[in-house]
Amino acid sequence: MMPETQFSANFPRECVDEVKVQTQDPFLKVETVPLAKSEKNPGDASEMDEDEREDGQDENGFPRRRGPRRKKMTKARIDRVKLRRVEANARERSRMHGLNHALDSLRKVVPCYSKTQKLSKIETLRLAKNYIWAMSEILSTGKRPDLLTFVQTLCKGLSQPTTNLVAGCLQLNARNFIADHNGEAPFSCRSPYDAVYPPYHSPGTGTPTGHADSVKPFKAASFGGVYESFYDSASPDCASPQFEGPPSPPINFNGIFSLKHEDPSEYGKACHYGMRYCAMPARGSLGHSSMFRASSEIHFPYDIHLRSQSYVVQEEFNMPFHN
DNA sequence: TAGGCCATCTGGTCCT
DNA sequence: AGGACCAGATGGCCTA
Repeated sequence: MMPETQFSANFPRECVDEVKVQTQDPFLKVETVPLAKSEKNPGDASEMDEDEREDGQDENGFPRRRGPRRKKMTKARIDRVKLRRVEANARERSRMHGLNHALDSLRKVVPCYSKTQKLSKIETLRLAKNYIWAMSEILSTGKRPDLLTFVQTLCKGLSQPTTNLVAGCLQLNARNFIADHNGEAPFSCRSPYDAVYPPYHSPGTGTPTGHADSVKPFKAASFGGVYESFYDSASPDCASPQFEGPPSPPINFNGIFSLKHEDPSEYGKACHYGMRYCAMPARGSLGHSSMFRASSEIHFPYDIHLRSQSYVVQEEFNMPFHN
């Protein structure tokens, strides 16, 4: 919803002068910034250009600026400056909308997505960073952290409300989590996976639409099952023979994550991003893991193409985080 | 009511 | 010249 006093992209150009008065009145600044007066306050530009003055001062008595001589502000030029400003505003709005759209996409792929309680921009970025960090740690160490550690990593640097939200999305006992998060009390669950309740029943345990040939259902329907299945396959000593098909992790190596709603046909366009794991030794169990499928033209673990496989499975993985 | 978040406008800078 | 990007300013909305 656009405020009445602001321009829209298709605002009639002949109305610019009138609206300029109604809006935030940027020309008020001009009085304290005399150097840019002719640009910012073209309406006041006198017919006599500063270059035509002979006393070495501008119309305000300031010494005339050096540099290229300013062009005369004719009526046509003034109109053109105004028009360009309006068009620039529209582009800027469009650009910011694009940025917001990208942020919305990011919100959908980080844990804790809620349509009703959106994460703020800054919290979305922080959570995404933590998520990437957590996943990178898992991949680089090959070890599975307990759920609490995982959540704590996700919540580092997040505000208390967002921490609560993430904990809530993870269906943790928020009190236990937050106490421990602050280092004041130990986490008391029997098992970190037991902290998740009620069990998550994946709607995708049947046949994922459009990916039935490449994606197999998770062996467990609960979130713990999803979580564990990920680790079972990612862990060097837990390669499960039960998983022969992808499910792939919620990680896309062509930029780490795939977008849930991104057109799969677009995936190939991003394939030039190869996630480099130079510090990670090649682990056979990872290399033939059901969770990771390297394309034939690449050399695991340095380049992996997973987009089409991670597309659906990541959605399932993240489902418990979302509401 | 203060503070957080957000959308928008704006001018400056850089690049093509 | 014009577009993209950026950061500062401003005002509106919402919530504790």
